[in-house]
Amino acid sequence: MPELPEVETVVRNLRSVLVNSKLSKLTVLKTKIVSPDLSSQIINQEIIAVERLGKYIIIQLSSGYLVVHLRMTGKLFTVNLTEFELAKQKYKHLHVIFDLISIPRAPNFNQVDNLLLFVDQRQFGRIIFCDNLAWLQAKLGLDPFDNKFTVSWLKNKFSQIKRAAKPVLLDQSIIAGLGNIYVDEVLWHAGINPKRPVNQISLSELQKLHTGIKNILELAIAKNGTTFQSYSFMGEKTGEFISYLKVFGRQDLACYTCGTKIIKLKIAQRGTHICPECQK
DNA sequence: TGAATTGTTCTACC
DNA sequence: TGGTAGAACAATTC
Repeated sequence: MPELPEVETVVRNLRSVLVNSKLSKLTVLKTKIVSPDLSSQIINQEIIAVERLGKYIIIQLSSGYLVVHLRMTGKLFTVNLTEFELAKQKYKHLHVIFDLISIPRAPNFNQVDNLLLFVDQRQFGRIIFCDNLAWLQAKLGLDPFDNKFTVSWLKNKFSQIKRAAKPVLLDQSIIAGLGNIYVDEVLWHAGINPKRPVNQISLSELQKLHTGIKNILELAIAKNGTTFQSYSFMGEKTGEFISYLKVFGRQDLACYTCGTKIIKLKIAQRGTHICPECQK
Protein backbone atom coordinates (compact mmCIF):
# COMPACT_ATOMS: atom_id res chain seq x y z
CA MET A 1 0.00 0.00 0.00
CA PRO A 2 2.23 2.79 -1.21
CA GLU A 3 1.69 6.13 0.51
CA LEU A 4 3.99 9.17 0.57
CA PRO A 5 7.05 7.50 2.21
CA GLU A 6 6.83 4.45 -0.04
CA VAL A 7 6.43 6.56 -3.19
CA GLU A 8 9.32 8.79 -2.07
CA THR A 9 11.49 5.69 -1.57
CA VAL A 10 10.64 4.41 -5.04
CA VAL A 11 11.36 7.84 -6.59
CA ARG A 12 14.76 8.15 -4.87
CA ASN A 13 15.79 4.71 -6.03
CA LEU A 14 14.61 5.20 -9.60
CA ARG A 15 16.15 8.63 -10.03
CA SER A 16 19.80 7.58 -10.32
CA VAL A 17 19.09 4.94 -12.97
CA LEU A 18 16.43 6.77 -14.98
CA VAL A 19 17.85 10.27 -15.29
CA ASN A 20 20.01 10.59 -18.40
CA SER A 21 18.43 7.57 -20.03
CA LYS A 22 16.38 7.43 -23.19
CA LEU A 23 13.12 5.48 -23.51
CA SER A 24 13.78 3.32 -26.57
CA LYS A 25 10.84 0.92 -26.55
CA LEU A 26 7.54 0.33 -24.77
CA THR A 27 5.92 -3.09 -24.34
CA VAL A 28 2.39 -3.07 -22.95
CA LEU A 29 1.03 -6.45 -21.85
CA LYS A 30 -2.12 -4.99 -20.21
CA THR A 31 -3.52 -2.07 -22.17
CA LYS A 32 -5.86 -0.83 -19.43
CA ILE A 33 -2.85 0.21 -17.31
CA VAL A 34 -1.56 2.84 -19.76
CA SER A 35 -3.10 5.85 -21.52
CA PRO A 36 -3.86 5.50 -25.25
CA ASP A 37 -1.02 6.22 -27.71
CA LEU A 38 1.51 6.17 -24.88
CA SER A 39 4.18 4.61 -27.05
CA SER A 40 4.17 7.32 -29.72
CA GLN A 41 4.28 10.02 -27.03
CA ILE A 42 7.30 8.81 -25.10
CA ILE A 43 9.55 6.82 -27.44
CA ASN A 44 13.02 8.36 -27.97
CA GLN A 45 12.38 10.86 -25.22
CA GLU A 46 15.06 11.54 -22.65
CA ILE A 47 14.31 11.33 -18.92
CA ILE A 48 15.18 14.67 -17.31
CA ALA A 49 14.05 14.17 -13.72
CA VAL A 50 12.09 11.88 -11.40
CA GLU A 51 9.94 13.56 -8.75
CA ARG A 52 6.99 12.91 -6.46
CA LEU A 53 3.68 14.79 -6.28
CA GLY A 54 1.52 13.45 -3.46
CA LYS A 55 1.44 9.73 -4.16
CA TYR A 56 2.14 10.21 -7.87
CA ILE A 57 5.50 9.41 -9.46
CA ILE A 58 6.41 12.09 -12.01
CA ILE A 59 8.93 11.19 -14.69
CA GLN A 60 9.85 14.39 -16.52
CA LEU A 61 10.72 13.84 -20.19
CA SER A 62 12.35 16.22 -22.67
CA SER A 63 8.80 17.04 -23.68
CA GLY A 64 5.94 16.22 -21.33
CA TYR A 65 5.58 13.94 -18.32
CA LEU A 66 5.06 10.29 -17.61
CA VAL A 67 2.81 10.08 -14.54
CA VAL A 68 2.56 6.83 -12.58
CA HIS A 69 0.20 5.97 -9.71
CA LEU A 70 0.85 2.68 -7.92
CA ARG A 71 -2.58 2.51 -6.20
CA MET A 72 -2.71 -0.62 -4.02
CA THR A 73 -0.16 -3.08 -5.33
CA GLY A 74 1.76 -1.39 -8.15
CA LYS A 75 5.54 -1.70 -8.28
CA LEU A 76 7.85 0.34 -10.51
CA PHE A 77 11.52 -0.68 -10.60
CA THR A 78 14.46 -1.19 -12.90
CA VAL A 79 16.39 -4.34 -13.76
CA ASN A 80 19.40 -5.00 -15.97
CA LEU A 81 19.25 -7.41 -18.90
CA THR A 82 20.34 -10.42 -16.86
CA GLU A 83 17.84 -9.72 -14.10
CA PHE A 84 15.14 -9.25 -16.71
CA GLU A 85 15.38 -12.87 -17.85
CA LEU A 86 14.61 -13.94 -14.28
CA ALA A 87 11.98 -11.25 -13.82
CA LYS A 88 9.95 -12.49 -16.78
CA GLN A 89 9.37 -15.78 -14.97
CA LYS A 90 9.22 -14.40 -11.46
CA TYR A 91 6.64 -11.66 -11.88
CA LYS A 92 3.28 -13.13 -12.78
CA HIS A 93 1.74 -9.66 -12.94
CA LEU A 94 4.28 -7.87 -15.13
CA HIS A 95 2.20 -5.48 -17.27
CA VAL A 96 4.46 -2.81 -18.78
CA ILE A 97 8.12 -2.82 -19.87
CA PHE A 98 10.16 0.27 -20.83
CA ASP A 99 13.55 -0.29 -22.54
CA LEU A 100 16.21 2.20 -21.44
CA ILE A 101 19.39 3.32 -23.18
CA SER A 102 21.95 5.34 -21.23
CA ILE A 103 23.13 8.61 -22.71
CA PRO A 104 25.42 10.02 -23.96
CA ARG A 105 25.89 7.32 -26.55
CA ALA A 106 26.61 7.24 -30.26
CA PRO A 107 23.36 8.23 -32.01
CA ASN A 108 22.88 4.84 -33.63
CA PHE A 109 23.78 2.83 -30.52
CA ASN A 110 20.84 0.62 -29.69
CA GLN A 111 22.01 -1.63 -26.87
CA VAL A 112 19.44 -1.69 -24.05
CA ASP A 113 21.11 -1.03 -20.69
CA ASN A 114 18.22 -1.34 -18.26
CA LEU A 115 14.51 -2.01 -18.24
CA LEU A 116 11.88 -0.20 -16.22
CA LEU A 117 9.17 -2.65 -15.16
CA PHE A 118 5.64 -2.06 -13.92
CA VAL A 119 4.27 -5.01 -11.95
CA ASP A 120 0.79 -4.86 -10.41
CA GLN A 121 -1.10 -7.75 -8.89
CA ARG A 122 -4.43 -5.92 -8.61
CA GLN A 123 -4.01 -3.95 -11.86
CA PHE A 124 -5.36 -0.77 -10.26
CA GLY A 125 -2.22 1.25 -11.01
CA ARG A 126 -2.08 3.67 -13.95
CA ILE A 127 0.60 5.10 -16.25
CA ILE A 128 -0.31 8.13 -18.31
CA PHE A 129 1.39 10.75 -20.45
CA CYS A 130 0.55 14.45 -20.19
CA ASP A 131 1.95 17.71 -21.57
CA ASN A 132 1.86 19.49 -18.23
CA LEU A 133 1.04 18.90 -14.56
CA ALA A 134 -1.53 21.66 -14.06
CA TRP A 135 -4.46 19.20 -13.82
CA LEU A 136 -2.66 17.23 -11.13
CA GLN A 137 -1.47 20.23 -9.13
CA ALA A 138 -5.03 21.57 -9.23
CA LYS A 139 -6.54 18.49 -7.63
CA LEU A 140 -3.85 17.80 -5.02
CA GLY A 141 -3.64 19.58 -1.68
CA LEU A 142 -0.54 20.63 0.22
CA ASP A 143 2.44 18.29 0.50
CA PRO A 144 3.36 17.75 4.18
CA PHE A 145 6.95 18.73 3.35
CA ASP A 146 5.89 21.99 1.70
CA ASN A 147 7.02 25.05 3.69
CA LYS A 148 3.42 26.26 3.63
CA PHE A 149 2.35 23.22 5.70
CA THR A 150 2.25 24.87 9.13
CA VAL A 151 0.09 24.67 12.24
CA SER A 152 -1.66 27.89 11.30
CA TRP A 153 -2.37 26.56 7.82
CA LEU A 154 -3.92 23.43 9.40
CA LYS A 155 -5.92 25.54 11.85
CA ASN A 156 -7.30 27.75 9.11
CA LYS A 157 -8.05 24.85 6.74
CA PHE A 158 -9.67 22.64 9.36
CA SER A 159 -11.83 25.46 10.72
CA GLN A 160 -13.73 25.36 7.41
CA ILE A 161 -14.31 21.59 7.43
CA LYS A 162 -16.86 19.74 9.55
CA ARG A 163 -15.98 16.22 8.45
CA ALA A 164 -14.35 13.56 10.64
CA ALA A 165 -10.56 13.53 11.01
CA LYS A 166 -10.04 10.17 9.29
CA PRO A 167 -11.63 10.99 5.91
CA VAL A 168 -10.18 14.52 5.98
CA LEU A 169 -6.62 13.26 6.39
CA LEU A 170 -7.20 10.68 3.67
CA ASP A 171 -8.50 13.38 1.31
CA GLN A 172 -5.70 14.05 -1.20
CA SER A 173 -7.16 17.44 -2.15
CA ILE A 174 -6.47 18.73 1.38
CA ILE A 175 -3.12 17.13 2.32
CA ALA A 176 -1.47 15.07 -0.41
CA GLY A 177 0.34 11.88 0.51
CA LEU A 178 -1.26 10.32 3.58
CA GLY A 179 -3.01 6.96 3.26
CA ASN A 180 -4.70 4.52 5.61
CA ILE A 181 -1.58 3.41 7.50
CA TYR A 182 -0.11 6.83 8.26
CA VAL A 183 -3.48 8.44 9.04
CA ASP A 184 -4.04 5.89 11.83
CA GLU A 185 -0.48 6.48 13.06
CA VAL A 186 -0.64 10.28 13.16
CA LEU A 187 -4.07 10.30 14.85
CA TRP A 188 -2.78 7.98 17.58
CA HIS A 189 0.29 10.17 18.00
CA ALA A 190 -1.88 13.26 18.46
CA GLY A 191 -4.43 11.46 20.66
CA ILE A 192 -7.28 12.37 18.33
CA ASN A 193 -10.32 10.14 17.77
CA PRO A 194 -10.72 9.57 14.00
CA LYS A 195 -14.44 10.42 14.22
CA ARG A 196 -13.79 13.90 15.66
CA PRO A 197 -14.89 16.67 13.30
CA VAL A 198 -11.70 18.53 12.40
CA ASN A 199 -13.11 21.98 13.17
CA GLN A 200 -13.42 20.89 16.81
CA ILE A 201 -9.78 19.92 17.26
CA SER A 202 -7.94 22.19 19.72
CA LEU A 203 -4.83 24.18 18.86
CA SER A 204 -2.58 22.06 21.07
CA GLU A 205 -3.91 18.90 19.39
CA LEU A 206 -3.31 20.45 15.96
CA GLN A 207 0.27 21.16 17.01
CA LYS A 208 0.73 17.48 17.95
CA LEU A 209 -0.91 16.42 14.69
CA HIS A 210 1.35 18.70 12.66
CA THR A 211 4.60 17.50 14.27
CA GLY A 212 3.29 13.91 14.15
CA ILE A 213 2.67 14.07 10.41
CA LYS A 214 6.12 15.50 9.70
CA ASN A 215 8.06 13.29 12.12
CA ILE A 216 6.30 10.05 11.26
CA LEU A 217 6.62 10.58 7.50
CA GLU A 218 10.27 11.61 7.87
CA LEU A 219 11.13 8.52 9.89
CA ALA A 220 9.15 6.29 7.53
CA ILE A 221 11.12 7.67 4.55
CA ALA A 222 14.37 7.06 6.46
CA LYS A 223 13.23 3.45 6.94
CA ASN A 224 12.29 3.04 3.26
CA GLY A 225 8.56 2.97 4.02
CA THR A 226 6.27 0.31 5.44
CA THR A 227 5.94 -3.14 3.90
CA PHE A 228 2.62 -4.40 5.19
CA GLN A 229 1.36 -6.74 2.50
CA SER A 230 2.92 -6.22 -0.84
CA TYR A 231 4.90 -3.00 -1.11
CA SER A 232 8.53 -3.29 -2.16
CA PHE A 233 11.02 -1.12 -4.01
CA MET A 234 13.82 -1.98 -6.42
CA GLY A 235 12.08 -5.27 -7.04
CA GLU A 236 12.43 -7.18 -3.79
CA LYS A 237 13.52 -4.73 -1.10
CA THR A 238 11.02 -4.14 1.70
CA GLY A 239 10.48 -1.17 4.00
CA GLU A 240 11.40 -1.42 7.66
CA PHE A 241 8.91 1.06 9.10
CA ILE A 242 6.47 -1.76 9.99
CA SER A 243 8.38 -2.32 13.24
CA TYR A 244 7.76 1.33 14.17
CA LEU A 245 3.97 1.20 13.70
CA LYS A 246 2.12 2.06 16.91
CA VAL A 247 -1.49 1.18 16.03
CA PHE A 248 -1.86 0.04 12.41
CA GLY A 249 -2.22 -3.74 12.28
CA ARG A 250 -1.91 -3.99 16.09
CA GLN A 251 -5.55 -4.81 16.94
CA ASP A 252 -5.89 -6.78 20.24
CA LEU A 253 -2.35 -5.80 21.24
CA ALA A 254 -1.54 -3.40 24.09
CA CYS A 255 -1.29 0.34 23.44
CA TYR A 256 2.34 1.46 23.88
CA THR A 257 1.21 4.41 26.01
CA CYS A 258 -1.46 3.04 28.34
CA GLY A 259 -1.64 -0.72 27.81
CA THR A 260 -5.27 -0.71 26.67
CA LYS A 261 -6.10 -3.11 23.84
CA ILE A 262 -5.95 -1.52 20.38
CA ILE A 263 -9.25 -1.94 18.56
CA LYS A 264 -10.05 -2.03 14.86
CA LEU A 265 -13.21 -0.43 13.53
CA LYS A 266 -14.54 0.83 10.25
CA ILE A 267 -14.65 4.58 9.67
CA ALA A 268 -15.42 6.06 6.26
CA GLN A 269 -15.36 2.50 4.82
CA ARG A 270 -11.78 2.03 5.95
CA GLY A 271 -10.23 -0.26 8.50
CA THR A 272 -9.20 2.06 11.36
CA HIS A 273 -7.01 1.24 14.35
CA ILE A 274 -7.25 3.22 17.58
CA CYS A 275 -6.48 3.09 21.27
CA PRO A 276 -9.94 3.67 22.85
CA GLU A 277 -8.26 5.17 25.94
CA CYS A 278 -5.76 7.58 24.32
CA GLN A 279 -8.04 8.67 21.47
CA LYS A 280 -11.34 9.63 23.09
C1' DT B 1 -18.23 -18.24 -2.13
C1' DG B 2 -18.07 -13.91 -0.57
C1' DA B 3 -15.78 -10.75 2.37
C1' DA B 4 -11.81 -7.86 2.66
C1' DT B 5 -8.44 -4.92 0.82
C1' DT B 6 -7.16 0.31 -1.40
C1' DG B 7 -7.33 5.27 -3.49
C1' DT B 8 -10.13 7.70 -6.47
C1' DT B 9 -14.33 9.10 -8.52
C1' DC B 10 -19.15 9.36 -8.97
C1' DT B 11 -23.75 10.13 -7.19
C1' DA B 12 -27.15 11.45 -3.99
C1' DC B 13 -28.45 14.20 -0.28
C1' DC B 14 -29.15 18.20 2.69
C1' DT C 1 -24.50 25.74 -4.77
C1' DG C 2 -21.36 23.32 -2.35
C1' DG C 3 -20.01 20.56 1.40
C1' DT C 4 -20.57 15.98 2.89
C1' DA C 5 -21.49 10.85 3.11
C1' DG C 6 -21.56 6.77 1.08
C1' DA C 7 -21.36 3.67 -2.79
C1' DA C 8 -19.03 1.96 -6.75
C1' DC C 9 -15.05 0.36 -9.02
C1' DA C 10 -10.89 -2.11 -10.24
C1' DA C 11 -8.68 -7.55 -9.38
C1' DT C 12 -7.08 -10.79 -6.39
C1' DT C 13 -6.53 -13.58 -2.22
C1' DC C 14 -7.97 -16.61 1.38
